[in-house]
Amino acid sequence: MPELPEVETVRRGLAPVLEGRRLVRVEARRPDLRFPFPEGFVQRLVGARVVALRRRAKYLLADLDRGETLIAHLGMSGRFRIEGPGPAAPGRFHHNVGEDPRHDHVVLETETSDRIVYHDPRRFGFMGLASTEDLALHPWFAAMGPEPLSDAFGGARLVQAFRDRRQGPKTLLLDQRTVAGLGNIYVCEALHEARISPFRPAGRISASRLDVLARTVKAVLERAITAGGSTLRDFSAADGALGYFQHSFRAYDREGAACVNPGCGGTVRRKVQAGRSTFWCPACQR
DNA sequence: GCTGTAACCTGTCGGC
DNA sequence: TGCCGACAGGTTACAG
Repeated sequence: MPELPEVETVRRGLAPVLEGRRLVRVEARRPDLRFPFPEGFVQRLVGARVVALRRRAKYLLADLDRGETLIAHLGMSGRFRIEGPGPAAPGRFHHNVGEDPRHDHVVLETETSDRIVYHDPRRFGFMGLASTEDLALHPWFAAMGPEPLSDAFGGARLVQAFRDRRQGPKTLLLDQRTVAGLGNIYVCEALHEARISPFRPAGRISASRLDVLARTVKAVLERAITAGGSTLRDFSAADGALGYFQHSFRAYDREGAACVNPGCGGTVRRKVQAGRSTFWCPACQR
């Protein structure tokens, strides 16, 4: 899926066409995505005005003027596409080349005739509606860790979360309870840049190295957001623009390539860890 | 707790 | 060209 930088890129693309706008027509073309749509999904959205479009971890949150929030998660292959009201409106796409319309599952139409289309071939994404006031108590968020780019996340948080844990930092950073929003790419990247082995028992990594790791996580995410996220197979911003952070990968998807850490000279390797591909350099990641 | 595995679903790519 | 297996940015459940 899009990880945090990709979701943030999508949020920034959708905000101008959603914030302050009323939804005049909503279409759910099937009864479910990964989970069934909530009871009365379409009716609860039609007529509501979007007050703000926020992001929490990898979730998009559209606060409505009725006290509810539309929650959207893109799963692995979800994307939003904006179709403007006029033909060939600048920066707006009526069709993305090669996109199968059978995978257009949800359409939100605003009072200004912008159509926001949710497209998701694999349907690992999901949507829900919940009380805005109690959002933090919702099961999807209740156990979630801090935002990695917030002051609540730093070395101290990692020291606390890793204490006495024998699992590797890779697994623990992917656990959204530790810190929320990281996925496979950016965890591999941050560990590589911080020169920490994905396999080292987390409880045995010094506090000073965890401080470096936390700062590296923030730096990697910020660079990726600036680059507009990473475009692999099926991610693009809502306006169809492609991210280009994938050109900056240091470890992810670079099996067999030379390690780029200064003075290393090692080779990036790939290993399946907890069912996910881990890319790391055995020479310099300790 | 921890680990590994599988499931959800579709598309793509490489090998033969 | 066609078939088959491996793999993909996530999350969740389950068995041991």
